[in-house]
Amino acid sequence: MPKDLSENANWILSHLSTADARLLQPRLARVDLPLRKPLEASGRPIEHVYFPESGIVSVVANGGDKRSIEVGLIGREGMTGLAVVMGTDRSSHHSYVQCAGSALRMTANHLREAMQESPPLHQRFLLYGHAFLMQTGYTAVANGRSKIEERLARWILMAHDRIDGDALALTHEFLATMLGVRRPGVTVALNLLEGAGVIRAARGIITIVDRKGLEKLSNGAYGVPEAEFKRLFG
Amino acid sequence: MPKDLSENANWILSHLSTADARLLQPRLARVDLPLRKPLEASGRPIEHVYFPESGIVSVVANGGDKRSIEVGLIGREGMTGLAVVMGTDRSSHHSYVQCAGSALRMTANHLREAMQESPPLHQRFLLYGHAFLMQTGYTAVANGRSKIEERLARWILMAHDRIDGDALALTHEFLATMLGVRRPGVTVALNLLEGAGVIRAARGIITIVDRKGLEKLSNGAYGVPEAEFKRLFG
DNA sequence: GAAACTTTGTCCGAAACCGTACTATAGACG
DNA sequence: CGTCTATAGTACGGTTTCGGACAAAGTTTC
Repeated sequence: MPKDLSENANWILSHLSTADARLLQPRLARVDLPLRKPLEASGRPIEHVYFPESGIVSVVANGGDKRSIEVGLIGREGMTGLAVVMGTDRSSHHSYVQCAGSALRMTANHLREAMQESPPLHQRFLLYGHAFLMQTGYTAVANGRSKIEERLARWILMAHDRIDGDALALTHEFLATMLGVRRPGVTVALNLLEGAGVIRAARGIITIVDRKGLEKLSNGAYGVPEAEFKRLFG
Repeated sequence: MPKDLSENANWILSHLSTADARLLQPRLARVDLPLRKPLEASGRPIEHVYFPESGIVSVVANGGDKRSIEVGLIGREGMTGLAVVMGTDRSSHHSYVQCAGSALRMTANHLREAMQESPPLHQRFLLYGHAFLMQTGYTAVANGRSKIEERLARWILMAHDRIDGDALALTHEFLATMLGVRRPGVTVALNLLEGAGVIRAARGIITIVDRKGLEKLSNGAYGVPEAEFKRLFG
């Protein structure tokens, strides 16, 4: 369906060998990613894997009652369905669309066939899997060691990396769920960041004004896995 | 060096096909895992991968100053060096021995050769990688949502899964570093667990008395990735 | 324009945890 | 046996976050 993968907005798809591109292209279909659409459900077989062209997907670990919390973000730099890449059909994480956009997708079975046919392709997906594992590890660090405003700064920066422009459409409630904190806690932290002049906040919209400043305010919570990603993918 | 992999204490090595076992066996050497020995360093190429037969390895994300925190535990159920399995030569995590023991190890290069020669072997390592990713995700959940005594209960249970017997040789200081909390916080939490009758604590030694009780006190922080592991490896 | 709804701002007391410092105890070692 | 050292227990004030409630402001609907 999609024309030329080498010019696709998704970073994994855009740097494939011509052979691998030919392998995937006929199996890929472009779909919308409407807000809150679930892409994977904990414990259920994964039907499709998605390569976002725009928008952001949240990966959430379901810790029972009200204990779920985000463990990773996926945008146009990556793909969903890592469990399939790792050789199983499901994971104990949920994935759903956090910021609307679009993606190319294929069935999990087609992905399995393609990986079997092309080890270099599998290798490329695995390399992204490594990057995602690093991201998850540093989410654990941030959750254990950083204050709300620092974690918020980290989240906003990670989201900023994955969108066009500087505006994020998000409510405090949503962010509170992602970070696993109280909603008023997010309100206060956002006001603090706005007071520092690094973002502007309107109803339902956060605008990044000063990226460097945000990084400073994240106090080290942002950066390590991003550097690792750059090392791996250039 | 090791005699018969099918009877090895390491769960990954003990269930290989005879072909895969033959492939690995000549490259494996048994080594001690002395307390605090570093097995991987952040940003440095991984030289050896280790398949623990006993003992526990901590994987730690290095969040700068005093911000490092444990993101995962590896024992006889798994292996170190996942970055190599994923196709790169290093990670931004540290790994070091938390409880002394022994392991079979091989060079990263030999591992790469073996994986190239036997896709099913690679597949098996990847499946463990998936399990480890789940573990890391739930570490992020625990760090964000659980109280110290709940995280401590989780840690003790995870360690208990990986040792023989019921005694752990650990100081409060060590546990505090792993969990990323104050040392007196660990003291208080341990006393709470001992008061509940689920452990006994002596100087430098924690003994598990009531596993079921510990699981209850972990308040949901323990169990999900362990169930996923059982599903994958039976 | 009024009503209904969503989102955001603010407040309260309480709980969890921190940083730091100091004391107590058990084991190692001379 | 007494000293030294690592480990563990305790205390105190201060910070962060919580849970819950409520009010203010923007948006949609009728």
